[in-house]
Amino acid sequence: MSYTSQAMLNQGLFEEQEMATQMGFFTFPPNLSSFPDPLSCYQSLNAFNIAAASLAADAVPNSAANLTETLLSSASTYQKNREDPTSDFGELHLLSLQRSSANFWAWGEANECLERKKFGVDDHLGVSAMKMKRIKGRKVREPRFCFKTMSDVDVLDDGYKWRKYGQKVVKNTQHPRSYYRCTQDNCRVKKRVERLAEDPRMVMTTYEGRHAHSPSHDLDDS
DNA sequence: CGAATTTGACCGGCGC
DNA sequence: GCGCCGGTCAAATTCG
Repeated sequence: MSYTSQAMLNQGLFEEQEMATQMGFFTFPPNLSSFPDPLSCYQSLNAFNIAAASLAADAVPNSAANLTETLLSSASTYQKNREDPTSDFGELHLLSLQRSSANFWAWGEANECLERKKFGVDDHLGVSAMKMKRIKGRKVREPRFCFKTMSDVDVLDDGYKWRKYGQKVVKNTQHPRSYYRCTQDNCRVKKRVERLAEDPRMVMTTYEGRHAHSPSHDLDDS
């Protein structure tokens, strides 16, 4: 049984109006299609997240060209699929980020949209809306990436070290949401973990920001 | 005893 | 402007 995992990315720091055109769909690494176990899936996703994060032009100008090319080509593929009525991707333009005057999570929309397309339940991926920041008076967003995974463990090992800094129960959920920050200095990446109310076997993991370092180096290098 | 977690307070954005 | 709600802070507490 084959399935398609998709992730939608954004470039992180860009103006709101440009968001729609700069977003694209990336088909997920093929090795995920076997979906061997939640952990390796999780790690692959996280690695992907890092690649996505590096798309921010202001973060890595050196490699931006290559990554931008990838992004644009994916966006073009997405566009084609969208115009093709037989394509499964046709209506997967989810996340009306343009009208995101609100500072809220859109993964509700993402889930809704994905489930409407009748994807499997184990391998959903989606990207949420992002919190707005103001830089030079312009509204920009931090890159975020979220997905859900079938797992008994709430916090899966992704090669980074995390310190918990908060926990909150959110409305209409019976499971608390946990907030973590990357322990590395000068790295402001955050992640949150939440067990889904509709299916407690699943864990939603969200990353926000870009790591300023490589994973699994708990000791400082050079 | 220092580090990590817990947990209620605090705060700012958004809707009414 | 006020209150709700989600996110963060930080003091207390637990952990190793």
